[in-house]
Amino acid sequence: MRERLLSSGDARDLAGLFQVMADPTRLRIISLLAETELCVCDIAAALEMTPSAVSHQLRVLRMTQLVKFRKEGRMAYYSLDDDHVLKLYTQSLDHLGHMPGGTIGSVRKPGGPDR
Amino acid sequence: MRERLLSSGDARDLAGLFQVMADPTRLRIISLLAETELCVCDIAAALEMTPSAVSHQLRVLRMTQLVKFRKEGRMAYYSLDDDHVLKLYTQSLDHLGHMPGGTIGSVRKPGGPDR
DNA sequence: TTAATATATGAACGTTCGTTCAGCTATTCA
DNA sequence: TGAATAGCTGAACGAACGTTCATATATTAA
Repeated sequence: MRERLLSSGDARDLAGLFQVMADPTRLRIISLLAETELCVCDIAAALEMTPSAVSHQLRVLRMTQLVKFRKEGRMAYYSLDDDHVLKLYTQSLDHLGHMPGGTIGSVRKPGGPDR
Repeated sequence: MRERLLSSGDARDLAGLFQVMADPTRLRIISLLAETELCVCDIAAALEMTPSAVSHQLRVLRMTQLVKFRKEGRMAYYSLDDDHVLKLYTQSLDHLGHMPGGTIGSVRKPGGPDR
């Protein structure tokens, strides 16, 4: 147990990482890019969203170095930047799987830990 | 690579988990509880925050089953609920360590991946 | 019972966030 | 050149979030 109280700065940085992951659209994009490299229009089509909305989210993922991209003609192909992202993503999926009935963010069973 | 496009529901649930982790105060609380069980007032003192503010955040962590607590007299002792939380936390710390200069959420080096 | 302590809770304020909409740049094809 | 395509960006609106403040509950001590 080597952990100690996080400094305010480190806590802010770490919160920034989780904040980027804390959006359904961005998580679905990551789930797509976990399989293969994709262009914006394919992602937009898969998510049934406008290319604009997807592009905004890709910008966030790009700025925080969770995804990288390469340009080929007028297309931009996106992929995960490194496998830390993938690890964090798959680990969180495991966590969700261990939650009884998927209790996070949705309706919880009565008589739970609160109240 | 067994991952596929996340459903809207799963993405929402997963985003909920990350959202809970995406707050500096809650992360600092987790960093404290990674060491030992603590009461609200000790956490408040360690973070130099009001017990009220801490209690609000503990409620969020409690509702999402990231921490558990036991009551002893008028004190409430909190601890991490299971080690999935700790794993996710330590893994994210690793990720931050691998970022050049802690680029997430803070000032980034010029000429980076954006723009 | 009264006072003090430890924690929990509800309302509200200011801030942050994700989407939509409109407009922009860059590239390709005729 | 002009039109069409792929993607990017800024403004703005509504929703969600974290803190503060005041108050409420529960436990202990006098």
